[in-house]
Amino acid sequence: MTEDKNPIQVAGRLFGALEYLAEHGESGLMEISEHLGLNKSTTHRIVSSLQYMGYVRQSRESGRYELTFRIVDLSSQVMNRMDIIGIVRPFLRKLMEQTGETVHFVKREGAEIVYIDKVEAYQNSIRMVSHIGSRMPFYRSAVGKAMAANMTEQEVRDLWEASEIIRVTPSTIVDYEEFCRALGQVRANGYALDNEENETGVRCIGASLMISSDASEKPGTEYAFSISVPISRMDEERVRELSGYVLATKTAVEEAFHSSR
Amino acid sequence: MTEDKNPIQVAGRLFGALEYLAEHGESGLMEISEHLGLNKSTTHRIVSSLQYMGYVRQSRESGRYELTFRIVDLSSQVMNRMDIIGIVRPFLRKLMEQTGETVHFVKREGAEIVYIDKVEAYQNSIRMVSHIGSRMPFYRSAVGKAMAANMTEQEVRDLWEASEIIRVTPSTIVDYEEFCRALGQVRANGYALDNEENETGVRCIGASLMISSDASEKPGTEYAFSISVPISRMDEERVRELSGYVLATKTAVEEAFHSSR
DNA sequence: CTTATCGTTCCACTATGTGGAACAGGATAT
DNA sequence: ATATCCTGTTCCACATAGTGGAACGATAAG
Repeated sequence: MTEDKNPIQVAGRLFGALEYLAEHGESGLMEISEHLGLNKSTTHRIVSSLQYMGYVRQSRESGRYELTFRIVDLSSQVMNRMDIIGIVRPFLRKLMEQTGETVHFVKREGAEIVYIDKVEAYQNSIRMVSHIGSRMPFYRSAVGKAMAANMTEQEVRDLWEASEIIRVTPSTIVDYEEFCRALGQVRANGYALDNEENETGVRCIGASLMISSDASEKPGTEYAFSISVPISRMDEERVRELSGYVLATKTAVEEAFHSSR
Repeated sequence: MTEDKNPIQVAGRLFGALEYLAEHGESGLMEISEHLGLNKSTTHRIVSSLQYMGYVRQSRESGRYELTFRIVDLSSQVMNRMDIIGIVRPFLRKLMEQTGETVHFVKREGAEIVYIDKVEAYQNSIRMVSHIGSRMPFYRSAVGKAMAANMTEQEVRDLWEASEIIRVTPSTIVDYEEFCRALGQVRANGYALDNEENETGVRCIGASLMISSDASEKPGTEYAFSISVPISRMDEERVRELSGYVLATKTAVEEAFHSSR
């Protein structure tokens, strides 16, 4: 683990400011300056540069800075390139309608998974774009386990070691042996479970998708989906009922995908 | 119009590479290098820096570069901060259900408008995030005219002069006098029309929203919404019918917003 | 009125980014 | 199999481009 440096110093500072503004919203110069550990003057130049390029704007009277929608535009371009979302979405929507629960669609990115789509259950009025783009480790999500179950022992080991294992709930799996045993269960069932391992009060059922957009990735380790259900609505019997829908969705998507190639 | 320079040279290059990758997807180093007009070596350092920060990843075998979802994550954070979307969404959804047509929600940003939300008509299976974040000039959109109608003559003039007026369809308004006359119509009707002025075959009905999240902005010039309808489904009679729903939505949103403050 | 705080500008210094050149690995052509 | 062309990658001397201290102006707070 050699601690490489950023090949361009200012780059780290520019994106540091960008990320700070994304997280905290409208902010003062000193606030950003302090957070980056930089001189007021240096920070000002950095923010001015972002403003010059149209990523940041300054409130006329308060003098505070905030992000424009330029970054949202870039994000949209990236999302529009993901044709797979449009293909899979109708199936996920159907799953949501069958179960009445929220459905997530994720993609592997290194040792993490990224939410790339979401079909919200009707009763919740949260908007769809909410979590999209956010990341999560493999080891404590149903989708992660579903994908890991298709990997070789070596690949699983690498993944485990690349992750920072943190116990975020009492049920989080923090032992490698136990994780491997859980993967065995996944292989036997065809679907993966997350029993409040990531968030207390939420159980998930996930399945991998044997599809690949890129020949370099091994099928079954690139995309996965899951339904998230509050514990109150998810006893053992409902797990059995819902897992049926999940497995049906898995095969439907895989068939549709392969016939369209 | 003084041609200022970017206070940080590399910043322009970093974001130039980022934008290129967003637009073109997976690209080779030489391709980016040529587009930026930079030395191979310089480009390599720039892309490596983006990779170091997690915004870019390199395909293991092809050696080509592409964006990660990091940028989508930032975008999500920005969108989640826009509480207004969650407040307005239910009304726009209702409007879509009443009319069966696609509804857009936009925000002013300088001399342009930005799409910040969209409720797609059921028959279309395009996904929601599609255009979000993309920009459009004021002068040739229903939403832009709806907002401009609430501005002073001076403000309208400034807006017109800040825009690059381009005739994109035979109906595009490219004359300032004519634009002002159109605004008069908007004030009389309470809603704005776009008769294929931006895209041939598409008519829009838009209305401004007298709400403001920021005291610095004048109400009625910050947010607006519209419905977009193919010309085949939009004769004069249907305009009258749909404009009723649009106006009803406008007042409903404004009431809900003011009572929630 | 005084004091504190924030955003902005200036400028001398040198750390930092630059790009030519040389290298390494594949793919394609000969 | 060998040569020729592409890639992407590393190295390094040079000077350009970014740095941050200090001083300024404007606004808000005491």
